[in-house]
Amino acid sequence: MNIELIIKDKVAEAITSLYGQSVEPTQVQVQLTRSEFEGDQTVMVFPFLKISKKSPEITGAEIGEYLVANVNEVSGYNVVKGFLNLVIDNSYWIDCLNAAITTTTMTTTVPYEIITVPNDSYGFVPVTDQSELVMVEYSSPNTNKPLHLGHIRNNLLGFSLAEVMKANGYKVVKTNIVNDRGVHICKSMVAWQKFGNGETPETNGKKGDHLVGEYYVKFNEQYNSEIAGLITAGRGEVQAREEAPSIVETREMLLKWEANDPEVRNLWKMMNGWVYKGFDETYKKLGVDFDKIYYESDTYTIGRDEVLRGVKDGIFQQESDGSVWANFEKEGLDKKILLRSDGTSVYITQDIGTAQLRYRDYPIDHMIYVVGNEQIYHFQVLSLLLDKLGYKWGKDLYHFSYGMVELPNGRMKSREGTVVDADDLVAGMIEVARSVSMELGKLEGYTEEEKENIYHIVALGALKYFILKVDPKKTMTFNPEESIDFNGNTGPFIQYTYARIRSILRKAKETGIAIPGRVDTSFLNEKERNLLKIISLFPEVVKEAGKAHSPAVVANYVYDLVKEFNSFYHDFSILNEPDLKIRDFRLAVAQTVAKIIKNGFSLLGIQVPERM
RNA sequence: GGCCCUGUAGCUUAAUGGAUAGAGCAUCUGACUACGGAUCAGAAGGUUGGGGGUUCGAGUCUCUCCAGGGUCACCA
Repeated sequence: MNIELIIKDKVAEAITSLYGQSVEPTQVQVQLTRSEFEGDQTVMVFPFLKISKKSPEITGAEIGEYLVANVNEVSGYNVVKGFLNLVIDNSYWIDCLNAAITTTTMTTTVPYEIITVPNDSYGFVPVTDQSELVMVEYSSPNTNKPLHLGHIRNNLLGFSLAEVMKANGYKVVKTNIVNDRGVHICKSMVAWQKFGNGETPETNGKKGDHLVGEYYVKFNEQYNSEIAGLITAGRGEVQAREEAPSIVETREMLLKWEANDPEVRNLWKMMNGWVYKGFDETYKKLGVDFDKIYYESDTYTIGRDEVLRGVKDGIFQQESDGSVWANFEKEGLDKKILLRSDGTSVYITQDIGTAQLRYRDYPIDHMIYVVGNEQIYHFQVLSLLLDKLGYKWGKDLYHFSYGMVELPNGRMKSREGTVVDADDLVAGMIEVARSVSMELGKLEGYTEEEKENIYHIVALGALKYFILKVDPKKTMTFNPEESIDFNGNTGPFIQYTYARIRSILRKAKETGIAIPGRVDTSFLNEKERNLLKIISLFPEVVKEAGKAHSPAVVANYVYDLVKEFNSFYHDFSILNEPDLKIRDFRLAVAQTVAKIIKNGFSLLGIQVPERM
């Protein structure tokens, strides 16, 4: 049982026994004792002064006496101001370490020839038939341009969040809604027809999503020059935007598309096919995946039907021009358009259809949308819309919103060409990993394939860790150079620590030293004690990350652990330690730290290398 | 303008309402016949944007002002 819960329980018991008034264990505030004070766990006594009617010092001492006398795990106490610091018995910390490194099925009793039985699920709650199902939607790209840095934050957060929820005992379905239809797609199609000369990814070797993206850019160039021409010819800007031939053509194409025109549909299928192939490559490189993909082209009609049902039921209003609106002025929001006057769907319409289809496909208990914070308003509206349409889950949808990614020199702007392409970025990171590795010459003797694999692991580790360690809701600055720094609070630094520990363990094995699966010693110095405290925290950290929906909690924890371990590791010569009990204890600690790094990084979707 | 989010060291950032605001980068000082130095030990660097309030206690909650960003489309 977790030490914090034990203390809360027992403090409540102590107060009842000492002062005759009952207190809920949840009202007891417990935290880790700061390192400059003696003790391991600290209880706040301020809230109980009204009950005890005594000074903080006396109240703390009385509770402390009671705990030492009645709780096995508590071996001592001291009171500083209103803080009751409790000393936890070494046996508790040793038990924590054993829980992390062994399974209970261990049978051997020989202390120094034990085969390691790793507890790979340390900190993770198992998924059972009774587990609730969480659907996590993330990525959700448009098929008119390739993925960029913003999408990377989305994909990494979405994937990691799904892993964190799994570790918290939820069944998880990762899903992606591909915005494969609409005006923007038609723009690329129009441009390709006009300028393409029939080129395809097969004929020119370009990645499909990039090729389509180029035509989207070409469309905008053409469109803008047409607008400029019309303005020169004396039209107003608004009128020019409406009347430019390209946009007229695009609107016609969208109508044809919705009318299932075979020629338009074939073009659409072909170009989207290119894009999907390109996206798959990028997803694979990033190491993210999905259990179920929905396409807007399959869901928008369902959404439209739902909106029309809403009109029939009097929930929404249809204007004389045919457009349909929802009025949320009562809820403090604006009027929102649901269908255009020509009957076509807008963005939010398909979200209604997608939601309905998903709840039909899966017994969803919780729905999480990983979408940027510029769409907070959109999801408020969606929640209300679904609620009005009578879906009880409408109110419960959770919009996991995250901030934008900026560059050191400012925001990414497609107009200014400062967008960082996802594929270029990953390729660049791999290049840096390669050159740094070659300079250090640590990978000599490995095949080219092994080396490439390590460069990829390190490059992605750098990128992912840099992005995931930051609080998701904050706008973050991505510095490509700093992210791949191999020192400090970075992914590669943590990966390096893992590789070093694996190296120790390999060496131990080579020299015939068995790594203990279970330790039994009361020897603990301050550093070891600190490390064990951090190790014992991991399950709580995973739980907190699930509750806070934040991979950053895990990332920052792993870094703390690694920092503490490096200090420990540097001071002790583990394999040369003459006292076998101490040596084995330290080996067990090293092994456990490696395991937590591995488990923690798996929650972030980051791989750890055996060597680097 | 209405609503929402953010503001912490030169830079990137951490901190369930708790003790002296914690790291990394950069800067400076030390430690390499090294279980992997891609390391470690240490120094310096802060009025947590400003001001009021609640509280035994505020970076955190509240009000207000300032700065930055988002959003309020028959775009997605």
